[in-house]
Amino acid sequence: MGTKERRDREREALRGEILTAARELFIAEGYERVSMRRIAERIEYSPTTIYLYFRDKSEILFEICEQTFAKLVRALQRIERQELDPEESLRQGCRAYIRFGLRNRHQYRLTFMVPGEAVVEGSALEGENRYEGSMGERAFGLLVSSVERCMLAERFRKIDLAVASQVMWAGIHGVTSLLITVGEDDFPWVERNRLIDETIETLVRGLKQ
Amino acid sequence: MGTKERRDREREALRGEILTAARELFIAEGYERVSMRRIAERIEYSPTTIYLYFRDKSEILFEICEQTFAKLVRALQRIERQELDPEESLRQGCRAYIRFGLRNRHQYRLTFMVPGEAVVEGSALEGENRYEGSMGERAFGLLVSSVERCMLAERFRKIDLAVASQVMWAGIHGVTSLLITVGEDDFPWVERNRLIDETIETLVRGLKQ
DNA sequence: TATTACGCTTAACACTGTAAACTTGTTGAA
DNA sequence: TTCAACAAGTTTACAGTGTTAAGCGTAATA
Repeated sequence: MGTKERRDREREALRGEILTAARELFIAEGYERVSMRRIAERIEYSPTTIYLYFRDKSEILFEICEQTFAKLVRALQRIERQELDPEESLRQGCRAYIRFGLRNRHQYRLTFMVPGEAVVEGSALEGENRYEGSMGERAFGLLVSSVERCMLAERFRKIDLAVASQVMWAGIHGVTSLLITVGEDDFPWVERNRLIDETIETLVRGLKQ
Repeated sequence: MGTKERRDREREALRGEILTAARELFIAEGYERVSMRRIAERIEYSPTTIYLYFRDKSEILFEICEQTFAKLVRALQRIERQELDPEESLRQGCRAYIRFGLRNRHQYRLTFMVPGEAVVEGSALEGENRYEGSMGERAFGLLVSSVERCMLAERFRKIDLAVASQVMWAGIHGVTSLLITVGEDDFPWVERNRLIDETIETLVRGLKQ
């Protein structure tokens, strides 16, 4: 009979439409400034229809961020597969991470620059450990193994793997988030790529010897 | 006659009350979650009274942040006055900065982790370059001169002063902001002080040679 | 004492996210 | 063919937001 199948497809289709509409709006104007009513208007449904597909606003956001971070994971995996010199591989991974953050500033901001409670507060995702099993976790996992390869090749000084990875993350997150937050008009930045390269260079050198 | 003087004093007093009430609430619950009505309730005035003293909500925030960052500036000046070894002085300044950010997480977040437009959007401060002449600028200035002293003492490799300072800032901002955003429940952090020290160490080493 | 100015409040506007109740259309069984 | 069940979507409503405009009472001035 297949009527159930057709209905499921239709359901999935509308769900997808909501996600696309929301993503476009979020990217253009940022999560906080986009209302459920605006999303609904764009897909030509009533606002409450969205609640038949998502528990609340933050669930839409979460799903969009997961989709986006899946792209970062793929980019990092591509670099891993090239089997470059471990140090060079780490550098390239870092560059990819930063580039990713700057290209997807809204998603990056909402995943790593807003305290969990602030987005999720009172929402259905509350207390739900948004990290475990997420694309963010997988991306960090790839960073860890890249650092590990540097350590196995004896390129880095004797330092705990977890510590080194977290230092590395802090560093690249630092440039990324600062460049997202503080505009060129507000601060006399040096040339962007120079800052990025020199940050990566400093971090790698700092772990060396 | 002095009635004008008395009235000015009273005005200043109420303005101060608003600031204190707002600060306490912001620190306890975060800017976005505190409403003008709640601030008003606390000082036992009607919500609209606040608008006779501040242009809008974001102006209250701005003033509180300035007051807070003034404390950071003082802390950094205290370190500068100790005339330690330049490298050690830089390390201590970084530690002070990170500690400050973690102690004043809300103010730190709103100054450096939220894109200008997001807080200021449509507000009176729009397009008003919140950085120039701010306490944030002065704090960064102190970081620059600390890095400069390291370079004059020939401790650092040949690198542009602005670049080195911005790399340094990115690094310490990275730990600070990550620790603010990503809670211990969401991510398997290593021991906090170890991460902080090792980040500073890595950055300083990375600029050396 | 009459008038002006100040300080504050009330009422209202245009929004927000979301829950409950209701309508409509479709499906499968009696 | 009739009827009940179910699904999908809409209407209405609630409790809240930042902010503006108009009004009111009191205190200072002429």
